[in-house]
Amino acid sequence: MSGPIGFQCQNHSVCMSTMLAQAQDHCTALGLRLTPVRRRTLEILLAEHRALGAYDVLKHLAAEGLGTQPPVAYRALDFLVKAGFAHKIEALNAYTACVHPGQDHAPAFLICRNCQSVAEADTAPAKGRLGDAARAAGFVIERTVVEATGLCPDCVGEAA
Amino acid sequence: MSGPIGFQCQNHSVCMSTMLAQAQDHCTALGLRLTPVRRRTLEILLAEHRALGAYDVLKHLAAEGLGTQPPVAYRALDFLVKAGFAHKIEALNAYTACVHPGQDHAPAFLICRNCQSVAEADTAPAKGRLGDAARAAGFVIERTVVEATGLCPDCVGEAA
DNA sequence: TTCGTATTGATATGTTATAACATCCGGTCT
DNA sequence: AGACCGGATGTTATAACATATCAATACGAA
Repeated sequence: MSGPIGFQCQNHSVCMSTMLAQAQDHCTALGLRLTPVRRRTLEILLAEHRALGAYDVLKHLAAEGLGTQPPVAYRALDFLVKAGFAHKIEALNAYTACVHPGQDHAPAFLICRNCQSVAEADTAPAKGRLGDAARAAGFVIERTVVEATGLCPDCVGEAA
Repeated sequence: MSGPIGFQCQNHSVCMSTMLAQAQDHCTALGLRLTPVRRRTLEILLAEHRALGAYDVLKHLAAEGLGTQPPVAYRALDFLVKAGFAHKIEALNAYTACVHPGQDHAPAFLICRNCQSVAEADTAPAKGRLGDAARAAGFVIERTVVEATGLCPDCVGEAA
């Protein structure tokens, strides 16, 4: 669906339906329920290659009569994150669809500060020097957040 | 204030006064002003080896008559972050004193989910695989956030 | 002193996130 | 069918985090 690390995907509607199907299969396999709100929330995230705030998602949902109150969006987003279909971008307090759901992975993000696009790389930070430092200290890592902010290829070009 | 790697400092009052002196020198050298609110805010952060929310800081400041409104705390924290004396922990929406101010560095944090202590490591993530991936994609990294959540040595022990 | 800028004071508001509790819906056990 | 149970939703309220704006003041440079 995309280049080396996820900026640009050539065929977005294919990418979306593939992801949705994968999510559906995964839920079926694990006995999870991809309810209308959850499914639509995932579609909303997939429709953009960027991070959306919970209230942005809520606006979309509200426009379609799927719920008007914050918990609606947060519950759906929490479900998607727990199920591995989406990630929270801490630096933005926003959410983005996962580009390879199902797999247990430690994602790293490249976030464009100009166009808000988000690319998901898959480096394993806990394996590098940070992991060494943690082990040396006796610290047990459970979760890592790796987020790089900067300019994506398109926006670097524009700036020139 | 305990255990290895940046968790500990054996002598906290020395550590605090050292840091404060460094901050003062750095400000003097650069023509920045370490005003009472800013200085006190730094002291408050240094007094704990953990991250404090802006409103936690504000409570301390308010108790000492240094300001009661949110902007007071946010301005002081922004100043400290910009000057390199503190960092924002994105995963917690909270702030912590920098353990080696002045130096330009790309910090990485180990955050205990049990006791909220924070250790600052100094790995350079943009130099590793993430940096390679970014370069390959044409993405220009300007800032990185690396935060690992888990259990610190003390709390790993307690859990057992 | 005068000017310009950084800082502070103060009010209001915007944004993100969760607590708490009622209700509904789908499955299962008897 | 009826009783029950658990997950999902609906709804209200509020907690927690953050900034815009504008007036007043302090500070250093010219």
